[in-house]
Amino acid sequence: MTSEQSKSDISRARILDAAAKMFRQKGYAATTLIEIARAAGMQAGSLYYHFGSKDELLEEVLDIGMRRVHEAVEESQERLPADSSHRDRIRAAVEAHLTTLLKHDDYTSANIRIFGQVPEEVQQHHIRQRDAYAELWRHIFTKAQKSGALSSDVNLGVVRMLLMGALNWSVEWYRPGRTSIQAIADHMCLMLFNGIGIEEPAQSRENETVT
Amino acid sequence: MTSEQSKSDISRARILDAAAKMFRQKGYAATTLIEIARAAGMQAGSLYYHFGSKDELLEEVLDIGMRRVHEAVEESQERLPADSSHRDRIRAAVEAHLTTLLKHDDYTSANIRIFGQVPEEVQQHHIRQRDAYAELWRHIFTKAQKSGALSSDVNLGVVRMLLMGALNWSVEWYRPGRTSIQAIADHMCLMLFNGIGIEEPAQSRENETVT
DNA sequence: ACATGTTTCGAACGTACATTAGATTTACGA
DNA sequence: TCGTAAATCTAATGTACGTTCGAAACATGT
Repeated sequence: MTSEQSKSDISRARILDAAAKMFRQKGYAATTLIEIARAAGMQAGSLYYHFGSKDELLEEVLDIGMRRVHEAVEESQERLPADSSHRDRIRAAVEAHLTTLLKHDDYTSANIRIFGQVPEEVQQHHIRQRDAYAELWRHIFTKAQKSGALSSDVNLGVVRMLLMGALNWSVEWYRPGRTSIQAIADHMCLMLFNGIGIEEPAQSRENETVT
Repeated sequence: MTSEQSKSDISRARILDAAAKMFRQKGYAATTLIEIARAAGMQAGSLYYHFGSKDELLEEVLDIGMRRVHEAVEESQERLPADSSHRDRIRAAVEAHLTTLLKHDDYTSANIRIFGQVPEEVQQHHIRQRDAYAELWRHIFTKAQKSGALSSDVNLGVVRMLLMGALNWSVEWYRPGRTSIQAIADHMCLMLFNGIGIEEPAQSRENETVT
């Protein structure tokens, strides 16, 4: 164990990378240890030197994914000037979340894509972690609303879930090269803060026929 | 075959219902034919009287799910008065999509949840159908933008994907009883058209007491 | 060069699953 | 009541997969 990175650490990382990538692509159940091992350059049996089971490997992938996006958003807030506006804070959080999701990070996108279909027992082990991340967002939004930057009539919980959905769903359609991540974040913030509807001054009521 | 519904049809429907429900819950690969059969009140082998393979069963579930939401949104548009505003048209589409997703329909939510992790060959068979649905939305949005109801500066494609994401993600968090489907649709439309940011005319900086 | 610990291999095991096919039961018209 | 077709059952088959374990290969300090 001379170098900083032992051989074991390197292999472990390769296995995790491969697992995250394939879990994201095909889901957990459909991904075989044989595939993961091949992608990591070894035999299936060798995985057990590093991980106790397929489930354990899954749990580590999920954990890393959630930790990364959590840390990214947290740091985005800490990096802001202390007197930043609430809009800027939310914008920074949106950018951090989206960038983590779409830039290299198979771990976070794997977590988002497969979590709902993972064995229930595994889900239980990660609920606390997910709640903590949700709490981070709740905090940002609540502060913004209390200070008057966000409308006080809206159900912030619903807004937050809609926002997270809009962002998370990007893993299903985003492909590098077409639209930039920044452009997506900008559109999201524009919608969130201002909407994209045009007020028609002549016909100021938009509420005939409510069905 | 006396009645309108032959026994075969009834069994077939029960199998499909069970399959949609479990695919939605656990994903495709993790769902076994034994479970589906049990939920449908029969033995695994009996499924093959109705379906040629597990894949074939999957494809029918996916097809039904997409067809239902497509028809729902289409009918929502046809039901509107001919002179309806573009906002009302979009609002009706949002409500139709969301209601289909969250009200009883395991087929549509199964489609949305598992499509990205289904065997690639199966995906190919449904791309056309998905494109057709996307086209329906694109049409609604394009008309609205051209007529001036939506800002002309925005990338409508991005907005549409963000919107679909916000709606689709609701299958991951919505639980009947808490927030009504209508409330979710209302919040979505509010965000889309007006946003929830507050303009602060007097004090254009909204940055006291941060942290 | 040797010895010891680390990492990977390779083959084998057990199991769970999709699928098949013949036997059995059910429904129903004659 | 009987006969036939529809629908389901039951048991068997093959296979793919997660997992195990002892042997082999590799690395490293002495």
